[in-house]
Amino acid sequence: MSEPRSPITDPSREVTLPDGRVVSVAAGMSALEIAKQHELPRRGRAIAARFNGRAIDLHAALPEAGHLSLIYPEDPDALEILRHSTSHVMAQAVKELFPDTKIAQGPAIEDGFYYDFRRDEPFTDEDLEQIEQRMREIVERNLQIRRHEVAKAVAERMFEQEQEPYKLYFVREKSGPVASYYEQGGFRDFCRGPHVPSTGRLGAFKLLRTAGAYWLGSEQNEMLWRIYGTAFATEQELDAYLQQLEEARKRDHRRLGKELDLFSVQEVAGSGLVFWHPNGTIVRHEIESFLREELTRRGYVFVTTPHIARDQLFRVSGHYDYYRENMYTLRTADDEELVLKPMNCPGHVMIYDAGLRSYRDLPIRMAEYGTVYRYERSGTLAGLFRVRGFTQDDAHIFCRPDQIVEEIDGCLELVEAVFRRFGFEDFRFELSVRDPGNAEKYAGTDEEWNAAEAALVTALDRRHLTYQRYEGEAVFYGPKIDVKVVDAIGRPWQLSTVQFDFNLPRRFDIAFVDQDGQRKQPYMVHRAIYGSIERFFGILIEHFGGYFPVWLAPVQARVLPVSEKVSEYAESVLCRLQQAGLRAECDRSPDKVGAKIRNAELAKVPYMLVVGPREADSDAVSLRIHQQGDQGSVAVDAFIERARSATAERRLQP
RNA sequence: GCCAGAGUAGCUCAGUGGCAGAGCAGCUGAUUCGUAAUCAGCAGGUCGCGAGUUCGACCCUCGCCUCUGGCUCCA
Repeated sequence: MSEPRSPITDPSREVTLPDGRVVSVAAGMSALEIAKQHELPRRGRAIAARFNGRAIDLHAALPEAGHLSLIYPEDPDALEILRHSTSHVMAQAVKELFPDTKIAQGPAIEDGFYYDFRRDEPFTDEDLEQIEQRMREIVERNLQIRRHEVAKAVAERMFEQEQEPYKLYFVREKSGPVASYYEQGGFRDFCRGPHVPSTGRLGAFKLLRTAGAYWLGSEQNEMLWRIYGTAFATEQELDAYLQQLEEARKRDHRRLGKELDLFSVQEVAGSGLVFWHPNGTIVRHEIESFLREELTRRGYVFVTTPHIARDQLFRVSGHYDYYRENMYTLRTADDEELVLKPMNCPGHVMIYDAGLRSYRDLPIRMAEYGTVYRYERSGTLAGLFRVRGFTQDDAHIFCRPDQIVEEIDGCLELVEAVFRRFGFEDFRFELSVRDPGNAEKYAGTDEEWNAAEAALVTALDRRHLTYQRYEGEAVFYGPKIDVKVVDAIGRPWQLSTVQFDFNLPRRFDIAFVDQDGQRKQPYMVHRAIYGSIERFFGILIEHFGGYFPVWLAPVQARVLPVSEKVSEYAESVLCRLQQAGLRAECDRSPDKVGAKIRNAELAKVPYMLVVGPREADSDAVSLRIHQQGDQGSVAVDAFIERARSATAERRLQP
């Protein structure tokens, strides 16, 4: 019988280097030592190593044979390490400046890092500056960051002595028999790592804001103070990120919504309820008309359902039990309870069920711009992105089992066709399927789920779409595909969703009569393209930065007379534009052209038509396009043709 | 809901325990002008709402409303 291999009996191991060399190294040698010995290129710049696919410290000894490579600051997975280490430096700075502070946790997150602290006073902006300053000093000190591994009990004693109750909690809850902690200049943090080898390797960082955060994210727990920051490999990347934040701020739909007079939210009326001004309403109508045309072309039918209904409807659907906290209810004079609809699905099922359906009637693609009201907690409301009253471009497809692939395919085709028209090119598809280990929590039979999941996959494959698959992420009533769309400044937004629903057909016991005369249950697919019109409108404002394409622009053209001497001609041009169906207006102010142009540019009007005596003599306009400038003289009819086609074809460019 | 910050003219924002301020927008007048701001004058306010402290509160205290950023993405 052979002994299990141990470092003593097996003092060396084979390691494959990035250049393909296979070398034998002594047990206990660290990644950095191996890199030095075998003269790996740029080893001085490396911040960590990757061993058998896992990121490890440069000082970590290799536990077994395998593949070793170095991680450089510019590598994609370096960012997480840089940010995590920067968060430790921030915690050290806070402990140095405010020794009574207790540290909780400080991970790297999507675009930066945070650290949660407990202390009596909140952090002020001045504190933040001071902390950042101290962090730079710690970087300057270039402290060694070292990993230590100790028995769990030792770690517990250590954090107990340091009076760090949150760290103690993590050691107790999360540590195996061996706990790892990191130490730099006397600052210790229970942490998995990996980290950069010394604080001097950090530098391009900035603290961004403070926030309250519940301990472990639970409202039952005390609130800690969180500091958010971000870090990058280089100052240039940090600057670029900060500039991107600035760009996003300039495009903020709340700001542009006010500047362009698109919508408002009124304090007296209540929060989360949107008032659409004339300009915003034009854009909204155009967005809706466009999709309505696309749906009509694809065989959808339109319905309209009531905003309120007896509680009974939502008891049958199950919403009354599962969705109650979000529902508004009303009580009538004769003590009847009515519910303000939070979803359109039950209404559509009502219409489906209003008659006997034959297999020949299917599929039925039933669409509605359905306005729903949902109570959302005040703290979650945000501009148009999260509101309490909103309109869904909702549709439900009722179909036979043999039609599901075709229907899903149709939904995916529609998604791309619609968003490409707005200039979105980058889509991310996410497939959520059930957790096979937890079958009892789902509505619907195995057979139904298998067919539905297969249909989603088949449709995705047929359209050659790449997608992420999420096991166990499906909601209880059916599998789904969510679609994220990336906007002009690279931000992904979850918009469309295509979901099977095995719950409602059963609850309402809807059916169709099949070829064989049997009553059978149809498949029901819930799908939305824009999702919420309000939210999508907000996204569009930010996507275009307020510069709507001609077909969406509230005012498409503004006539700018050079002086009152040509006001008669200006009015005649305006009249012809309006007769041609264009949304146009005339600047009748006594301003000079320069001012008129400036005002039109600020109002983001796509076409500016400067008219003076020269144009009046030649039945022309001098065309200026926003953000582009003077385009020269154009005959009025030619301009009208151009503007009409840009509108009719829904072109992105004026 | 909870934490922090904020709320002053239509908009963007100064300001102080003792008469409320600017720029832009608006109105009036002059200017009639060629591709991102013509000049002058006038008007504009329950300083988010409600209490309290004070001789006196926009300012200090408390409550409420609204907005903004957040509220477990490996210890």
